[in-house]
Amino acid sequence: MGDDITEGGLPRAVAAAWGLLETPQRGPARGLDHQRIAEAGVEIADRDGLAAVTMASVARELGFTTMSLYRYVSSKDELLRLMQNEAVRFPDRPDLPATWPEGIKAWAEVVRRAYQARPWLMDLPRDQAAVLMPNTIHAAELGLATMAGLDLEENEKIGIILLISQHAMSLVELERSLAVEGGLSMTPEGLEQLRTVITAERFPQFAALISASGFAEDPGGSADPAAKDAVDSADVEMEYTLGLDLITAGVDVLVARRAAARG
Amino acid sequence: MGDDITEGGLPRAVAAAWGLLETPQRGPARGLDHQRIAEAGVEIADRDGLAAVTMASVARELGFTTMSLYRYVSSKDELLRLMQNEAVRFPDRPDLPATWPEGIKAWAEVVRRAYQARPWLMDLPRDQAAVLMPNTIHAAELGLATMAGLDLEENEKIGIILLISQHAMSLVELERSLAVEGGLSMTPEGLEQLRTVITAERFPQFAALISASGFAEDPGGSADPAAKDAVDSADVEMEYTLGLDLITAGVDVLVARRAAARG
DNA sequence: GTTTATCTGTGTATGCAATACACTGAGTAT
DNA sequence: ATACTCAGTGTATTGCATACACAGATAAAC
Repeated sequence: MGDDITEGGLPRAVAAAWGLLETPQRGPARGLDHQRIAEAGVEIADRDGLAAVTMASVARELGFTTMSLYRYVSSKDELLRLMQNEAVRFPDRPDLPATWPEGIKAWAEVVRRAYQARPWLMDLPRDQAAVLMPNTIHAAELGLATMAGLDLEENEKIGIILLISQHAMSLVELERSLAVEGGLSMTPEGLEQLRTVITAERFPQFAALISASGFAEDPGGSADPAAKDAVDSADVEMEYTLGLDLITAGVDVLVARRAAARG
Repeated sequence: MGDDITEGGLPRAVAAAWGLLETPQRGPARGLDHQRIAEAGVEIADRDGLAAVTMASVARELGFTTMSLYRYVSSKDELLRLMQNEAVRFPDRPDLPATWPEGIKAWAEVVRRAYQARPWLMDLPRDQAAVLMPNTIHAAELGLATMAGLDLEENEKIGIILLISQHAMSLVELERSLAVEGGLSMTPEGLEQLRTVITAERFPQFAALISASGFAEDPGGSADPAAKDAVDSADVEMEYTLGLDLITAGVDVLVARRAAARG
């Protein structure tokens, strides 16, 4: 029936995205294709959020009935996978610096912007097939290209790509938490309540953090909410840059160690 | 009504987990509490998977009716948040080495094992409130403690914690992809199909990877499936260690640079 | 001690979303 | 021509979250 895996062993969404699914020959011409369906889904998610993406809404967007979509995708899950691939499309030739580490940092920035532009990407079910999708491969390819000059194993480079993209995503996630009301940016009362339970005795390390940052500044203090938000935002930026710097510095150390070992 | 946010401005799950929700005084005694509900949910997720966690199944597990849960949690989402907190419980005193970088690596290992033990944690909706939950704070506290000797800003340490835990999670995720049929471990036919589209011309960097690793070794080659799986597994282990090493090396560089600057 | 407001647990009902199934008519291969 | 097959549709089912209103219990107010 609506099996999720091709006879070839590939997840259906992967095969579809690569154009590996043979199209039927006998019947009437098809009115849709995977591409248009994925685009419609992305459009709805961009406009109204991921929750608004239903089989019915996507079909309506395309002027077809709900069930017609099942001629193309075997489940909503497959639709979401196709949307993911569609949504992470990189510029074909993004003009990244060819030098290390500028190249990889620029690459990271593109990844980061992709998540910023479509936060719903982070709400998609974690997909074991995502790494095989065309645009994921393409993005990785571009990242690898910025490391062409580095004397590392290929799978080490892959590891670095993975680490960096993961980092970019998690910082966008954090950024978003700060922006949402009820997330980390809460009312003074909320902070006050937390301070009663996150005490210096129970969390000694955190005590330092609390006094160092504006995490729970004196209640009724002089800082207005706008200023607090600005601080938070700068913090995220700092964390992002820090992580990137740590990773690239680590890579430099690794490369140098290898070179020294080789003599 | 079923608002997700307390009057105090805290997400309800956060307030509940910290015991900040005042319990009603008037009526009959309550038969349940947040703790037991969260535990029941975790038990079901462990046993039958996250999809099996429904308001009905959790209630049944506790011997109550579905609707009774709504006296304690305002939505399923809140239940999931409580489950997350319950599931990431660290040992109270995990006996981590007090030295750098052994301490943080041991900490990372604990985080990693937590995800390995409960893969469904990675399928939970990304939660902006997770960072405020008691057990998250506790885990971070322990991580920070391993860095007590490092001369870094507190929020820099937080950034490192974030980076490392994220890394651990993503590698468990990758590990899981390899294990699942239809994920990355596919049939020879699947690999063969992919090789027809991931060509050296379109993806020059990947070409090197393909020849270097067993990603798409000669079809009908000598390697049996078991051997291939072993390679994949070792690869993940390598990626995990690599990422950790990169980060710690980067931190060392940062610390050294600071020390030098201070003279 | 009675009264009253409040709270618990429950049963019922609603609405939404995914999706199985069977049908109609269109088009292609033989 | 004819038979096979496939596209798009309508209908029906199912699972699940959750709104709502009720009955009995209980602590606070008088």
